[in-house]
Amino acid sequence: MPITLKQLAQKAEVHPSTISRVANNDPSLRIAPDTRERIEALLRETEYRPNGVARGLKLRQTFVLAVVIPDVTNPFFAALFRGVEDGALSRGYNVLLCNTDGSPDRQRSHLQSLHARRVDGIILASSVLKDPSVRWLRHQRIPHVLVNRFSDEGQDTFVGADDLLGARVATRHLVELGHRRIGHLAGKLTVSTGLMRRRGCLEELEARGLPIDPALVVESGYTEAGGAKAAERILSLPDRPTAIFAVTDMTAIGACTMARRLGLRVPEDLAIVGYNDIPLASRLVPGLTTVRVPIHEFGAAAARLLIDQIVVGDASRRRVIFNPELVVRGSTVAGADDGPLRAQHAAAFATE
Amino acid sequence: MPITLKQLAQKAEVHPSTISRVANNDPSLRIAPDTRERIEALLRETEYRPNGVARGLKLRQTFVLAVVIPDVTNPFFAALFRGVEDGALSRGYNVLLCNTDGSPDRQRSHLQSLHARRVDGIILASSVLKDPSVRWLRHQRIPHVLVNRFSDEGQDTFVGADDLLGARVATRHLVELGHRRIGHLAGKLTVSTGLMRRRGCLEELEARGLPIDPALVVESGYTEAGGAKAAERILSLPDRPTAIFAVTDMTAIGACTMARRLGLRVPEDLAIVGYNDIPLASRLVPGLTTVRVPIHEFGAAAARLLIDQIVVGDASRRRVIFNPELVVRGSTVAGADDGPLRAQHAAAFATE
DNA sequence: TTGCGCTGAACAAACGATTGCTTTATCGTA
DNA sequence: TACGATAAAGCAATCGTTTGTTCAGCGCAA
Repeated sequence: MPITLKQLAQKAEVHPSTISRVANNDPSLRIAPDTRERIEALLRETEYRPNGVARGLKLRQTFVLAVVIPDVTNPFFAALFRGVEDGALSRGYNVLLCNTDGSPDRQRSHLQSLHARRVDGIILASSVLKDPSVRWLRHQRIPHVLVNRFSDEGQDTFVGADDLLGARVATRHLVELGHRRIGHLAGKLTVSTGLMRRRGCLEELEARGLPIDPALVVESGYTEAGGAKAAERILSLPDRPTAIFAVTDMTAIGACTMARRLGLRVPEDLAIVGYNDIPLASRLVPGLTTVRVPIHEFGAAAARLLIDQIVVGDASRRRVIFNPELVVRGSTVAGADDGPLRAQHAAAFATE
Repeated sequence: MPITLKQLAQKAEVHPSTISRVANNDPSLRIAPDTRERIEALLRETEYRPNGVARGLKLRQTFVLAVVIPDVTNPFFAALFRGVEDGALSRGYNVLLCNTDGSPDRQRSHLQSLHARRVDGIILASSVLKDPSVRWLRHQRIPHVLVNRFSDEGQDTFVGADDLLGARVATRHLVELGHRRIGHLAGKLTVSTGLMRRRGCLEELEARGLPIDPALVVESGYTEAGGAKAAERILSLPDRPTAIFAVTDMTAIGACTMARRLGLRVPEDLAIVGYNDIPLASRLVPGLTTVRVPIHEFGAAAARLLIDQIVVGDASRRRVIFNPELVVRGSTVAGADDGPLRAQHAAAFATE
């Protein structure tokens, strides 16, 4: 068992509180230089580290954050987590990771357990619109930040990208390539990303004077399998689209696979655009045209906002919105892959 | 602030300990049926959850585990983490995640911080041979399990695959395809996976009566960039190999990219085998032939072993070794990709 | 009536650290 | 000589639970 303050106090023949004051550099009380030195030496040689649990009880602060996401094996969320950890570590926080697999029940039970553990704050990337769990967080006054997806507009501190704009840029790209029948795999309309990207897509079509065919807009969920299934539906239509904008890269990948199974060539017969620019997107053949968002930055910014919220103790809602950026690859423009791929490898070498 | 035992006690006009006994179903003391019922009703309506920090202090157990890995954005470690979480959650544990980026210093500092937080146990997937951090864990008697990589043979509870066998199988595959000059990207020889897979590779070559050219065996590290760099070295030799066995899939991917940059076709000019079968491996074009290990199972088994170690309190070392399995794809056999890919998609549909 | 056994619940001591408030020296000064 | 200021360190309460021990009250038998 690690050494305690009381044991140290016995060794040094002083009161535990004195040790605590030296260890914490307590400015409210001065310590005689010689005892201070004696105690500091003792602290060093015993490698004393205060019991974090006891400390947490007394200080009512655990220096633990939690990240709640659907699934860390999805590269998007893995990158997000790294951002959070990188942002939190320098401020002395460790980070718990909870996967919900998209289940509201699992999310709720995770949140309750985290609350019972008295984590200092929660970063939630799995919320749906009007999420009861999010309202519960607000009601319990648990410091929290929503990432990527918001729940009730403007009610919580939020970090994300401008999904409306990103969807418009993606759709515009397809329109400018000459596509007139454009399908959309819309995720879920109970999720802000699904709703906003769909809205952006439709707005852009309308702005360009293109007709909107409701049959070409289908909910797909966010999994690869969901994307494939949804793509199958709209690609089996008598008048199938020549392009698809998918709500995420994973959904787009499902669509790509399905297109191939149906004997369609990408991009010649079907152009596909994804969203997020996960690492996998540039690896596919052809590369996936997509909307890049700064995933790692999402996490780091969320951690910063959360910790600010914790230390200041205010519940003022803040919003950090990044600008998305179109990345053109071979899934929309044949031959577009060469340039970017080379550049990427050069960068990889440079960092080693 | 959440309600405390003391506040509940006031409401119910009983002593806090009585509430605690009801909440915990304490068998050591019997409670009158009517008070029990009264208190249980109160517990339900206030949604009382004991303060985990206070509980942790008193019980000397936090129900928190930690996973220490190089980088969760590496799909191998993301899958590993999921395994751990899935194994731990059902037993009431939450899991902290720490990324080391392969730095021994970061690893050490994480470990110390975790110890100060009194996590109940640590799963370490980033250890090197003769790792001082691992010895420190042993010395502090911190329950721990090493995963995938071991440190000092047999000294710690370990979950992994038979790397020697896996490497032999991979090498045998190349030999049976007729390759006689086989290169090996060996990771790092300070890491058990690097050492064992290299040994397996060389043993198999020797068993098959093939000459071993030391110039064809180079340390590559475990990154994609490292794999590319190492591949460049052996592919620039006057008498270059016709096949490469890489210590991991990521390393193999780097080698693939480098091969293409050097104008070599895979598999016609250069066959490549990786290790682990990360999800990405089946997505590449051509698909990557690799040695599959049950990554998720690694994590789940590690969590089980760790929790057993914690609850029983014994430090008996156990070893769980899974059998690796060769997966043949297009990076060694032209045209091998069709079958497996179709099968995979069928499975994906089935699960939705 | 005294005393014993039993039930049901209160008491109190931890767990290990933090921190406002005393207390004890020590010294300077009136 | 005495008194107050000040420096240095001890005291003790507290954070919220858990749990071994004690205690009050009651019924019953001697």
